[in-house]
Amino acid sequence: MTARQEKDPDLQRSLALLWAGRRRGSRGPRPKLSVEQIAQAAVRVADADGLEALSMQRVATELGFSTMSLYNHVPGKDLLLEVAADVAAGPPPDLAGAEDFRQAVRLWAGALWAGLRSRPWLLRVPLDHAPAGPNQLAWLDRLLRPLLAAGLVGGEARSAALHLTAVVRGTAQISLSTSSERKRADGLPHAGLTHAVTEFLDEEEYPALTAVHAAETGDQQSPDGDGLPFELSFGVDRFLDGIEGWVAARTSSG
Amino acid sequence: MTARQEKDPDLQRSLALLWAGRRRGSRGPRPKLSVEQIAQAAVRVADADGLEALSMQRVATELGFSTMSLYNHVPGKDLLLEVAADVAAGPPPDLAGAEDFRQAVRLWAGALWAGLRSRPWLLRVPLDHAPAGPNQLAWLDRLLRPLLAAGLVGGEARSAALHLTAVVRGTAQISLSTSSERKRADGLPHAGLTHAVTEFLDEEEYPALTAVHAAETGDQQSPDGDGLPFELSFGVDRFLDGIEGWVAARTSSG
DNA sequence: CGTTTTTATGTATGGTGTACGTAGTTTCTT
DNA sequence: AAGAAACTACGTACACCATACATAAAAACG
Repeated sequence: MTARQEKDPDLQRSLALLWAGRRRGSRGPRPKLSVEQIAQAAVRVADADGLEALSMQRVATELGFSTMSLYNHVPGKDLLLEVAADVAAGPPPDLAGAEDFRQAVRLWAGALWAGLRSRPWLLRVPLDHAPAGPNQLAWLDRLLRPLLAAGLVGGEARSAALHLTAVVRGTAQISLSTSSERKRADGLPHAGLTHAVTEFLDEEEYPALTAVHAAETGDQQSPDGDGLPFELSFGVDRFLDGIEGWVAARTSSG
Repeated sequence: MTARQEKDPDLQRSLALLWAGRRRGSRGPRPKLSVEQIAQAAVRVADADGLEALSMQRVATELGFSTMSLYNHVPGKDLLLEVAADVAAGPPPDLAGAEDFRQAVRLWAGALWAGLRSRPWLLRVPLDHAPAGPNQLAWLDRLLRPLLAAGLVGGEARSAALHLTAVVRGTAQISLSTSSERKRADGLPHAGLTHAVTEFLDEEEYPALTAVHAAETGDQQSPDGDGLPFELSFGVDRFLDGIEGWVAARTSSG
């Protein structure tokens, strides 16, 4: 991975090509590979052996082609990763059946959580700009709908959506471990914070930490059946409380 | 970077060594290198040229030693990265002067935001377990204090701390771009969500997105002077609203 | 038909992390 | 004092990585 050139127009055009699907000039031989095939193969590799196993060579052999042929369809590994991540994200959940905006948001968060749980390598994909793929944007759109419906205005809804995305991803990032967890008993969510270094905890230097550590992780599931673990559910619920209060205050005062 | 061995006890012991500082058996020649020197050199490299420039060879030449000599003090690049990240995190801010828990949390978030802004490569360090370094734990401890003081119990405080950490990091991750931003005009916060692909936005498929996109990013700073940008400040404030309501409800009812 | 464009392949370059062997240095044991 | 043992730094070597570039074949156009 050499230094990225990636002036912004460059990347923009590349992404555009990957959206529209790169119309071909119909002169040369018919391509036997496509961006979609390559991206799907990349997803297969990452699903099977993790992000660190995802190399150009590996994807190429997965498809039975030479390594360099990939570069006829994809400008480089970085872009391939973005496309693969978007493909792996898949379509967002349908929240039309939700009763209120709270449940819609919770369902959305639960779906994202489940997705990240089943594909932890998505958390390792380095993201260096706002979501740009069709699926990522669809997820964002589905989240914005209930937020707008709840009464948030544009900037607030955008901020809230960013907030929620960050919370789910961040919580998943340290709750679901991606590399070592697979080797251990698999599944169980790794006790939130700080189990390994407990013995070093100097009570004088980390009083709050030691106090909190005493409280055992209850491993409670959320009361509603949307699959949110407690660590995530509590924060999301408090946040939604705050959103509700905010719009209530505005609608009552003016 | 080959596959990681890292059974959990392994990593635990490695981390332990790096905490305690690896007592030497006093048999061989006195070492001229130390973990601290190496970590600081790594931080220097990352500060200067970004995470992708941080290689063992680069760190070694930075120190005027051979590449392989590093491995006498550090078991591998992954651990070096963790140590470097902890060193780069530095000590947490002192929140003793804050008036209430809200201001304390805001100050904390602002300090973290500023730190990530000045060292964006920290956002690229792959984190695969809970914070474990002394500085990281200190940051966590400082955040837990006001949360506990506000009236949260152990599990809630832990969840809230995780929530806030995730929010700041996640928001920074897509607001501060790390690789391409340095080349562009530098500084200005990249318009939150989705500027590049606006032309592809099909109104039928992304109605909420297009609606939100119309609302221009006001680029407002937060009202309080703690350096939080609006996108982050709004969410944090709503979250704190929710926390306040939560403890208020508990103290009044039980 | 030849020209032109596009695809797939092969080769080559400069980078990566790190396993391993060697030499030299210091301290502990005898 | 002499030897053994432990430890550090170094050099070499290997496997792998992304990708620049040249080559050859294939399809469509003039």
